[in-house]
Amino acid sequence: MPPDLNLRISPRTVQRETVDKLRLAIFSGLFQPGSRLIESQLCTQLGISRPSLREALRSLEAERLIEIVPNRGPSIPALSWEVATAIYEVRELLEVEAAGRCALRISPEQLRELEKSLSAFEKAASSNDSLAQVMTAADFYSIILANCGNPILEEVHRGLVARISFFRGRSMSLEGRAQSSLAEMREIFESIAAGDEKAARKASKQHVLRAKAAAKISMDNGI
Amino acid sequence: MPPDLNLRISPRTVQRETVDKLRLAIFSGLFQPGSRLIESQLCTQLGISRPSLREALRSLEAERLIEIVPNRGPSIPALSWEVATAIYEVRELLEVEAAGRCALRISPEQLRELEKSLSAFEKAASSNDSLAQVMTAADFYSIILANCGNPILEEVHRGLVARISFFRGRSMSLEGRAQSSLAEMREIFESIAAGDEKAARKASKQHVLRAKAAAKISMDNGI
DNA sequence: GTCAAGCAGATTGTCTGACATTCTTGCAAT
DNA sequence: ATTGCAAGAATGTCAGACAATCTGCTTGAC
Repeated sequence: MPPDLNLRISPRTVQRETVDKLRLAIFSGLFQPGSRLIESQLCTQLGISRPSLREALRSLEAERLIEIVPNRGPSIPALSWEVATAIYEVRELLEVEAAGRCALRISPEQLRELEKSLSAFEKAASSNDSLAQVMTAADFYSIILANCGNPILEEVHRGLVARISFFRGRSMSLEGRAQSSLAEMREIFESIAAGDEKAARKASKQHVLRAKAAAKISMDNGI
Repeated sequence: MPPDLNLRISPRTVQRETVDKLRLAIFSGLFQPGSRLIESQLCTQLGISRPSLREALRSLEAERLIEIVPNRGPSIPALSWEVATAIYEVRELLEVEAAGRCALRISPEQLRELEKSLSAFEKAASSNDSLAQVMTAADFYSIILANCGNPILEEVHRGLVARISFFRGRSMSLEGRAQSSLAEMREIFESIAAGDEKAARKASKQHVLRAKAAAKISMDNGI
């Protein structure tokens, strides 16, 4: 048997398209936290039927990107600082582990990719487009997580980061946050490039802690 | 205003009932890994309509308890040892952290609950009911995770453990596994009761590693 | 004027039925 | 035995319907 060409690309279904569209809409902050989503409105806006929409909503509910209260319908959860803290703590746990492992096993090609994504963030950081900053930063982590050798670590991390996308956008717009974030990410990159596990862990931990602190500030300002 | 009695219990909807029923069915090993689920069959078996069923299936898909391939429908994923390893590794990361935190902050009442659940497992361990063993063991962890002070840690852990329920059932039936598992859990309990964070972490790590080894054996036997 | 009760509209939860598209399987032909 | 095709099965998606529930506003009582 030839080594599984795996050419079967999975067809895009309405359900999946819808999940992707809504997820992106949530990331971009299109919906106010706490606001309710009306099924009929979304159906007409997306041009799909209610059953398809409801399936998409159930997926997002399971991802904790929306909440669905029986007889009240879907809404964007208002993230409390308590929960946000908990997410940052677990994110730290996972990201530190991933960075450490990544430093030991990343391939030269992937290292170049990582460098490229760092450059992309550098460019975004000097602009004022905070959405671009969040997106390029996400690419950077994503490469690290993809090269840590543990797909589950990657999967769980992605799920958690998705849930704090709200804060990430806001704190990136903080005075000087993008620049210091860049410095932290560069240090992570250098450690990984040097294959220094301990340094990578340390830099990664530092980065998450600072991101959390920035999120706290932006939250206190924001309300 | 009285301190929010929160008496509003959320109504049981068909969708949620169905998710619970199917989840339980999967845990009990009612479906063969790799086997496909036929929507129309499930509908008649559960006495519900196809839209409701499909919503439930989307929830389970997002929990990674089933897979849905477009145009092929839902099936029980066959867990590879590679993925199982990854899950055990992340589980270790989370569970060790939780046990350590739990040792520092658990309340006397909750500690009694933990002791009770340990006794429950002890009883189950001396029987041959491996489902009861898995269930009572799950209660034990569940109390630890509920008292680690981080609801996200708890949530993520629950999701991961759900995905390896298949192995847990099989490895519990292994000769002597229930008894050694009991010994390990007792050590975790003692460490937590003593408020010894380091010991709790160590015992917890040991426990996950042994569980993983047992799962490996049962898997190699099983195929 | 404030508060409670109640009614009308809006929204969700669920079902039935339908149909095109895509897999799967068994049979026929080479 | 392998290939190709056709019938059947299963899924993806939609439209429409109706009861149960929630929401907001009006009305009425104090």
